[in-house]
Amino acid sequence: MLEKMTREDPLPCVDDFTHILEVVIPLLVNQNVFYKTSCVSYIASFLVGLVFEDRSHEAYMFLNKLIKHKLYQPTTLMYNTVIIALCDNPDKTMMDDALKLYQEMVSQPDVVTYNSLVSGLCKIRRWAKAYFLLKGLLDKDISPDVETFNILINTICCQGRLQVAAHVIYMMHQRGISPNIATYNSLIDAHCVKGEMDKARSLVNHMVSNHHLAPDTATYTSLLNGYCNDYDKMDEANDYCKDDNKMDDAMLIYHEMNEKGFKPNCVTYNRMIQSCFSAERFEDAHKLLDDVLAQGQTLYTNTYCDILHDLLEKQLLAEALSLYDLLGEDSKLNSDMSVLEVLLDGLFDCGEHDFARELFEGLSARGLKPTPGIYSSMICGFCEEGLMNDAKRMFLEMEENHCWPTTDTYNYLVLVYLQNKCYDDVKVLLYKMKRQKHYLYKSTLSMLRASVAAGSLDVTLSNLIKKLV
DNA sequence: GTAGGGTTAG
Repeated sequence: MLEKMTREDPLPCVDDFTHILEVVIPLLVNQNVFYKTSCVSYIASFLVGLVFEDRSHEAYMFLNKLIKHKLYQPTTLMYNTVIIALCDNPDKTMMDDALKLYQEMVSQPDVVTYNSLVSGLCKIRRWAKAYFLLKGLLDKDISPDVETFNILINTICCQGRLQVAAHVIYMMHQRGISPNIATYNSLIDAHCVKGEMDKARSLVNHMVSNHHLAPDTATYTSLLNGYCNDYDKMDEANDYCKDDNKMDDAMLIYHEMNEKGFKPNCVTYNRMIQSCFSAERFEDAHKLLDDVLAQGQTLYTNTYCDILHDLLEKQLLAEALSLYDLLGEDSKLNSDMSVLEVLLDGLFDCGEHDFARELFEGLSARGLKPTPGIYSSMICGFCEEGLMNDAKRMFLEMEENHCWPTTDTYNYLVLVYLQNKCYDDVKVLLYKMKRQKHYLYKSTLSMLRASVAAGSLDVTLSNLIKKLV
């Protein structure tokens, strides 16, 4: 049987466990010393094999059977193998299995057992239980190691309690345990999230000079996010003049990490590019974008929409269009309806309704079918330019293409038609609304009632209006 | 000698 189990062979399935449990294990247990030793390694490697094949639950079942049938008293190593596997998977039931295993352990849990359980619990945010276990570790006089502290510090940092984290660092120091890069990264990240960039930078310096630890991708990523966040926050604070130095800092970090062979990930690239466009640092934005495209990646749709919206809102038409051209008309991004919607809205905002019309009319040639959102952008755009005939034509085309207007569009049109004294059109709209089971918003309703009261709308419409509430 | 360790942000 032992010979049969080579690394290349797949492990037996659950049904075959019976044979191993009832025949192989008792055989090994009852043999001489040599076989007893191989029994330990047999079970241990069997468990490792199951875990390696992503069959952690089976490993758990197997270990349980060994215990329940009193076939073999598992060692701490065996328990840890299974507990680690169960905790790695941030799944509630698996975590419960791990805890159950721990509670019923017949051997002494060690620091590995505790670290796995605590980190698993922190991942599913069961802080209280994690704390309780950590306390148990100290009570049982098991020495915590760097990893124990890292789990603790990371958890505390995620909650933003940096004072507490500093205290834990002190405790760590008292026990003669040196922080590693993961310890520092947790702290640096937490400061960056809070926008405390000076503190983050001084931690980086401290880490380099006192512990000879070099910043890694995670360190740089935290710094980049921190500077971009900092920059974006200024927008929320409605500062009339944004401080571009923040983006200078971000770009310096970016160059430094590039020199060391690190690259930001997709999320960070997107964020940086958006901040650069927002800071009107177009050269930097394009440099970053080229980098992303060279990696075979592209912008997130949401980021792209935000950038286009921002540029067009600032009337930076040329920049928006050069970005659109760079990504290519046939690209997936430029064929996305939410992108096109933003673009159309922006073009109208910039007074470029001919351009918007051209873009819209080119859609079918590109094999793209306008959505209700696209139509409503066109309709709103035309209305705002006072091009009522174009708006009405667009509305009809929308219906002909079986693209049904939303309640929003209907309400919007009713208001615009009222403002433009197109009373016959209002009447038609109201009938359509009733047929398609749409309703009137409060604001639309009061405008309609006012028009009826003023005599501009037929009193006979009152009944219909009532039904649309 | 045997195990784990570094998350996540659109």
